[in-house]
Amino acid sequence: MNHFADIILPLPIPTRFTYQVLEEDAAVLQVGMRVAVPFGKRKVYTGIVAHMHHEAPKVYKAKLIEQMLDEQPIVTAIQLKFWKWISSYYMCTEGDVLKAALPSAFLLESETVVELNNKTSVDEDTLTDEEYLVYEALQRQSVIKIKELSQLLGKKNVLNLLQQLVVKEVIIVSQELYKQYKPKLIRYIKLAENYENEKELQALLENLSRAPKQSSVVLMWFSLRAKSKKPISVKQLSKESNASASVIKSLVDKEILEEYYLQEDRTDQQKEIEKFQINFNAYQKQAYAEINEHFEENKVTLLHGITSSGKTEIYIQLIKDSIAKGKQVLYLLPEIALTTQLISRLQKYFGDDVLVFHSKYSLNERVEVYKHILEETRGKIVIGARSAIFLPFQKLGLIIVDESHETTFKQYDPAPRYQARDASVVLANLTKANLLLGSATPSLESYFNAQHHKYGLVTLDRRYGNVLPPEIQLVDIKDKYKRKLMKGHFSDTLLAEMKTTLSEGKQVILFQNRRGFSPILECNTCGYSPQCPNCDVSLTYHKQNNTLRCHYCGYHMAMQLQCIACKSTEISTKGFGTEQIETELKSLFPDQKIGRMDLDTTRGKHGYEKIITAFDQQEIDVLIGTQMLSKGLDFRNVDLVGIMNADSLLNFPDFRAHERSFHMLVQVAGRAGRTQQRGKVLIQSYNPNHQILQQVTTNSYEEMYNEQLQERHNYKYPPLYRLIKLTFKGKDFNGVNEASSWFSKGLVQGLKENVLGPEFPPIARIRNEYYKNIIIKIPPEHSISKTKEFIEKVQKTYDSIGSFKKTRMIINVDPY
DNA sequence: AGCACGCCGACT
DNA sequence: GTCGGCGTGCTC
Repeated sequence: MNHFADIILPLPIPTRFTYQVLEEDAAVLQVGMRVAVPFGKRKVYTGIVAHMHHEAPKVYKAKLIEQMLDEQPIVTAIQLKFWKWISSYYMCTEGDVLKAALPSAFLLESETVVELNNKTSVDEDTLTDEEYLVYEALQRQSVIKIKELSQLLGKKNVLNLLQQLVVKEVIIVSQELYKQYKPKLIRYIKLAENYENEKELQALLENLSRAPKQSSVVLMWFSLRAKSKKPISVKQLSKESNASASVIKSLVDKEILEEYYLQEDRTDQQKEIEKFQINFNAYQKQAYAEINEHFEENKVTLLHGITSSGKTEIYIQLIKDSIAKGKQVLYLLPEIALTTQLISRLQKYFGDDVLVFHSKYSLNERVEVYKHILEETRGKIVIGARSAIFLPFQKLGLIIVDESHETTFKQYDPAPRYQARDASVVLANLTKANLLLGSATPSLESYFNAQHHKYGLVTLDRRYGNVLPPEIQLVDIKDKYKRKLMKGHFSDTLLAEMKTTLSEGKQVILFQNRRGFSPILECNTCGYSPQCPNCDVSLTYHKQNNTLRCHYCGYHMAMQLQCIACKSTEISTKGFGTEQIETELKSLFPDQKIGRMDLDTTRGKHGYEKIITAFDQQEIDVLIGTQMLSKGLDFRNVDLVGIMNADSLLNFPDFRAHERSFHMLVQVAGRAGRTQQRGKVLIQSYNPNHQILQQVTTNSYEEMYNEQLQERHNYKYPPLYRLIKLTFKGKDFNGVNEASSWFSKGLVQGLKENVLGPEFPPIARIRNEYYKNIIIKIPPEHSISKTKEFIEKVQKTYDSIGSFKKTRMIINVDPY
């Protein structure tokens, strides 16, 4: 009987591909395994077996699977179902999901490599200059990749040249599958076997008496050996004996010492576990019981608990319960919050059962985490960012989505543009796990679902240990400017509070939602401000390296001393960012240590941690930061939080701007006074009467919710209406216009007034590409899947029109 | 997404 | 006349 397998390939092509399976392979091959398959004329891709059957394809001859790459499936049946759901809900291909779901080290890809054809001798005179270059390079290096060759020759198209060389029988071209995952090997040292007996050893030490360095290394090896039975690594030996690598090397060369390698698990932490007992207060006890009631009914539950109300203790208890039942736990957090205290706290309780998974981990680390979960060797608890929902859980019992209002749970680019919080609901369904969404300020969507009894709702509105919520005060800076009470961007009120707080030895956090020094440089004579040549934005001034930078494409130029347009030297700055606050602060408080936390200061794997630790240990008195500060950080000694300017948040051109401002302000305010003393929050604004600011001061989530929901209702926005955004993008301005207009006309035929645009976004050009958006609003009574089907129908016609090829269309379901 | 095939301008 | 530019279409 003939066997066939439908394969998902990591490509943005909407179909699966059918390959033939050899009779002898059919018994071993299973759904969920990786296979290497030939694709097109020369490529080989890694794909996943999604389905096996006996129906030969009718219109083409299926190719054979080249190689099976696994002995056991690495993708579970549940994952395949989940991928299918993601691809259909978020309107992308299964290949897109595959790429996001598997650590890229799992996906070997073929690469064309060039080797010398050793069978024939080469007459160098028959070669052109470029051909000779390739030939010469191959003398030095036995295999060369195509990419390296095009770099070497400094041109794009090297295939023709290689073709010539193949004809001349100088080289052979082949496909190399390269394996990306490498286990981490540690080099260890042991004494060569023949020195094990006493006599030989004596002779050896005498022998080495004229090489004191070497003999001390050997002695050190013995003393380390005596201390513990653990293998001794080269690194350790070199450090302890203070000997260089060359000393050890010469001992190895003399065959006195032997090297050997052991594989190390990158996920090892080796932390001590603490015995713990959770002591709930009455409110937590109540909330815990309510959550379990909802879980009994298999309901998704929203935990609305204000900052410092002790949500984490409840999570920990639920995790403990779940593990006791032999289940796995997934704890999702926004990316930013991941490097913080929470992980070490959980590790303290659960030790090696905790695995961490997020994008700053290396490819190899991610493979190891994936395998641990698949094989259930480790990782009963996984803490991860949104992509952790793709891990191969076999028996998931509980998913916690912490800070669930965070918009970073939505992937923006590339596809799949999924919302991890929403996808979790489906994942929980597929795995029969319970799902808890936690937040101090739930998103309107989640709260809406809770109000309509789709989700269970549990509220915690008391701070743990009865700490009072911080006192929030609004400062009218319009009035302060009028009365000349401002020093730079600081009002007298804020300065006075800062002085008091600092004199008490407490710390201060200042929040400014904009990095850089001051966004815009403007000429006082002609009004010109320098623009990015690739994007439709003004350049931002960064004082640190005295440059003007574009935050969209990374373009930068030296700071100009005179106006580029009129040569005037009268240049002033408009607006302000974290850097400028830092500068002002340094002159206002010369004796205090000031730290800054934004994208520019937190680059690298340990960027955040360094600053957070420094602040935690009170090496920094005043910390200035962007929105990063609002993410689940817990500082004990902060008494004052200052928001430099709330207006820039509120005036953002987006229907969620008000909701988002509320989240952010409440979250930032929550950083103040987390211990006994009551904290204080000062919000500077030109418009202190704004309803959102009033609601923040009085902590009126309900009021905010009702008011915002009314607005969403009036203007037809989520959670009542659903949105799908189509983005058209291309280098040709007219092409983008024509393509988007055509598409919009096509949509209007079926969706009528629910199609908006096409319209240019606020920044219509980025990296020399033009953008135009169409928004589709889906009324509550309409079917979402029917609407998507219709969009796909229009898209099919669109794709068949050649002149639209140069414009790319991106679909974003539930955009943020 | 790649990559090959195919059609037009700037060079020997 | 060829080389190499990129527009078009296919990949099991």
